[in-house]
This record gives sequence, C-alpha cells and structure tokens, in this order.
Amino acid sequence: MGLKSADAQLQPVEEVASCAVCPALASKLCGGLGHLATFGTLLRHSEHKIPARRLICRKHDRLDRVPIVCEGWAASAVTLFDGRRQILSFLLPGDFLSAHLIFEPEIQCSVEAVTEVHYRTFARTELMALLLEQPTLIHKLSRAWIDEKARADQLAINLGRCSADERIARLILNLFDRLTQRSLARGQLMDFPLRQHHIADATGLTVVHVGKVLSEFRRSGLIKISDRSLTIVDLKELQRLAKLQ
Amino acid sequence: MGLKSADAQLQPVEEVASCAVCPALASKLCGGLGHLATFGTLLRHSEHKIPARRLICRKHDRLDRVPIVCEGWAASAVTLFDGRRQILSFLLPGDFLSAHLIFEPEIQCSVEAVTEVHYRTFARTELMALLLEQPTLIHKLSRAWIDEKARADQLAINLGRCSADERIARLILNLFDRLTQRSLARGQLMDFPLRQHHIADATGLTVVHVGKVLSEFRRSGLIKISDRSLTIVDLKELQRLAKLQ
DNA sequence: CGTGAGCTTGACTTGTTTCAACCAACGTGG
DNA sequence: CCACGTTGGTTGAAACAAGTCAAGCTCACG
Repeated sequence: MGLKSADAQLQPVEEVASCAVCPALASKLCGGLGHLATFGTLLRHSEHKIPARRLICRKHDRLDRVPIVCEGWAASAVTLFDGRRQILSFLLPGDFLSAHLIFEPEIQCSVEAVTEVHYRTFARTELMALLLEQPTLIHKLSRAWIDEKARADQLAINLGRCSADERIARLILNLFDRLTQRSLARGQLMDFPLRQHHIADATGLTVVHVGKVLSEFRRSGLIKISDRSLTIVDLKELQRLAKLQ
Repeated sequence: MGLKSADAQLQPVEEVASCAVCPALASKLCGGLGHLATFGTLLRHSEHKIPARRLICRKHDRLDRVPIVCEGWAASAVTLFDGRRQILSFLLPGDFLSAHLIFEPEIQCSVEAVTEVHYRTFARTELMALLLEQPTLIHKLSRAWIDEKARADQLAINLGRCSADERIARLILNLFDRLTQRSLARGQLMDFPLRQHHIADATGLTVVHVGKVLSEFRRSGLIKISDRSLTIVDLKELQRLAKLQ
C-alpha cells in the first residue's frame, strides 16, 4: 500500500511520498464509511496532495483510477459557456470524487480544491475485480452512489423551491450533518473554509446577496463565523428557518 | 414471462393480463436501450397499468421489484411539508422508475403518472442473480444510473443559474432529445402531455409565470402547442435561447 | 508599497411572484 | 337535458425578493 504511481490522467497532481494524516483519518472513518477502510486494506492505492483553489480534474477528462477524498474540502461544479457556475456538491473527507467513476472513466463535472486536499486513488480494474470476488461489496458501493444521488435531489429542491435564507440555512445544516456523521465537527463548531462565492455558486445566488443573508444570520444570533470556522449558535432556529420537516 | 404477481408493495396498481403495446415498444427500444430488451428475454416480469394523475409509488415505500416504464409519461417529485413541490425528473418509456432500485428497496421520492402509464417490474433478487452471472451487464446498468445522475446535475444548473425563459426552453429541448433518441418524436413534433403545473414544478417557477413564458414562446413563433402535442417551429432560436453551448 | 481577492453596505433596477378576475372544457349527477 | 364543480389556461396590476452597480474597506502576498 501507499505505492506511488504516475497517474498520468490527473494532470495537476503533485505526489507525496506518504500522507501522514491519512491513516489516522482512515481509521476514524472506519465506522461511518466501511468501504473506505476495506479498500485501504485490500487494495493498493496512491496518495495525492493538491493545493487550495486548484482544479483536481476537468470535465470530460478520462480517469482510470477512482479517487476518494481523505482530507480537506473540494467542490464539484459545472460552468456554462458564458461563465455562470453551479456547484453541485461539496466533497468532504470520505467522499468519492464521484461515485460513477467506479464504473466509467469519463468525468462528468470538474472538481476543484476548496482547501488543500489530500486524496487516494484506486485502480478501477482492481476495484472491479474485487467487486466480482466479493459481491456484498456492491451494496456498500451502491450506498455511496445512492447518497450522492440523494444529495443531488436535495439540491434541486433547494434551488427550485427555497428562498435565499432557506437555501443558505440548509447548506450550512447539510454540511454540519455530514461533518458530524464523520466526527469532524466539535459540538456546534465546524471548519468552514468556504468563501462567499462558493456559497453563492452552491445556492444559485449572487455573492452580494449571500453576504447580506450571512450578515443577517450573524446579526440575529443564528451563527458565528470567524477564522474559517462556523459555530451554530441557535440550532433550533436555524432548523426552523431551513424548514427541515 | 408476462407472469402476474401480487406486488403487494405497489398499493394503487391495477394489473392487466397483458400489455398489448409493450412487446412492440420493447423491440423498438432494443437499439437505444439494450438492457431493457435483455431483461425482457432473460427475466420474468409482471406488467402494470396505472391511470393518469395517480401515484405510482410513495416516498419511503419499500419495493422488492424494479420497475421500468414501457409507455406513457411519469414524474418523480419531492414535496416539502408545506406543499411546495419539485419535480426531479420526467420518466419516459425505457426509463427505470429510479435506477437505485436495482440495489436498494427504499424509494427516495414519489412517482406519479402524468399520462396513463404502462410499466413492467422485475424481481430484484432475480436481477441481482443475473448480474453476478453476467458481469458485463453491470456496465449497461451503470449507464442508466449515470444518465440519471447527469440529468440531476443538469437540473441543478437549470434551477440555480438559468432565467425562466432558459429553464423552459431547456426543458422542452431536453424532452425532445430524449424522445428523439427513443424514436418517439416525429420530426419536430412530439407528444407533450404536460400541464403548466408540471412545467412549473419542474422548473421551480409559478404556474402563472410558466403560462406567460409559453405564450411569449408561441407569440414569437418558437413553438406550437395543441392537443397535447408540441411542435418545435424554430429549433435554432430555441437552442440559442436555451444557451446550450 | 501596490495589487488583488474577499467582504460589507447602500441605492436602484428587474424578473418573478402574488393576487385577482375571467373563460373554456369536461365530467357528473340530478 | 341542464346545473355544477373541477381542472386548466389567460391576462393585468401591484408587491417583493434578489440582482446589479458602485464605492470603500481589510488583509495577505509578492
């Protein structure tokens, strides 16, 4: 394990001899994301590190390896030819870059690093071989895929039927839940490396308006943001605003 | 084949002894959707018919069979507790009700018939068995799944970053393309059973505004709608409006 | 020390919603 | 047969949420 590989398909990748934090993280993720741990022991992988704000992969690239985020945040996004951008999903530690890469090499949307990102890649051929050997694995993989689809559906409801306040409240709570599941939140406090333009592109709003809504949230004591961290001060009220059931 | 089954999970299903149009359609779909034809010959299935405007399945139901639409249009949608609705996808002949049902029984969003819908269901256990026997099948299935995800991503861009005109133009062109792929469009003419409220729920707009945009489209000679059919009069201009590359 | 990225705030504009009234087509039951 | 409610569509006026434009601020960085 930890073998180095050329990975020619991933253009802007800088390789590192070993990713110090990854093993610790992998074990931390064992509970929530069994598949990751399983792959780690059964499959060889290569490790990569990429600085913040850089593209990890481009739409329509082909990729013979399946990448999983180990550390840091990334965003998968599509861009219209006239520059409008929509972020489809934020990728957190433990997420596949995109679940469909398990079966198909073509990348559907570009992914860029929000923070510095550490990730591992597995050879698709080896993964498929393992899959046929151990058919129960397919359920763990399909789980990841179904989650990805569920998040896409949630996004559609947010964008199609929610006000600006609701969209932003939902985004924050969604990230908070996902981090909590992975034991990456400390109580009501979580890392929050997103710039306002990330939030704007994820919620279909303008940067200016996102700024106004966030100020309003802060002023009314719902959240606190400082030093790239976010504290949920009034969870109940934020949930009420988000109209989550 | 054509066996009848109780299918207790599908509550409002009315069964029919045989679905006269299905065999013809299945062969028509052979080219475009290999998997459907393959299943038809290798797997037993049951056939169902459901009238327009009725629910086919409800969110959180569990379903041990995998349904594929044979004839008619359906819509998968989620509803917020306060009544706001978002249609996630229109299902056309040849589409899985939802691709994730291949692996998991729990239904993620409710599906309702737009027109009368004929569909077939396959037992998940039989499908899984066949899958392990013929591993190449997995690629055909993943294809369907990837398409479903691609449509979800397209929807997000429409809802998040497009104007009302663009959203509606894109919806029309998207349906037109999918029907054309299945040889279900006749030139620029296609069935168009959608009510304005379907379009509204699919594009995240209000019924009133959808009405205004459609009138405008008609007035400026882009489309013609009559008798539940739609003709694309000025394809070039409609594409320009939709900002499709 | 200048430059650019990110954030805040205010004034004004616009696309879409809301509200309302009205019409046509259709099925249903008396 | 007509009376009736329901569903679907059209149109116009007013209200509002979010966008646009603009200026000024901080901070990190080469």
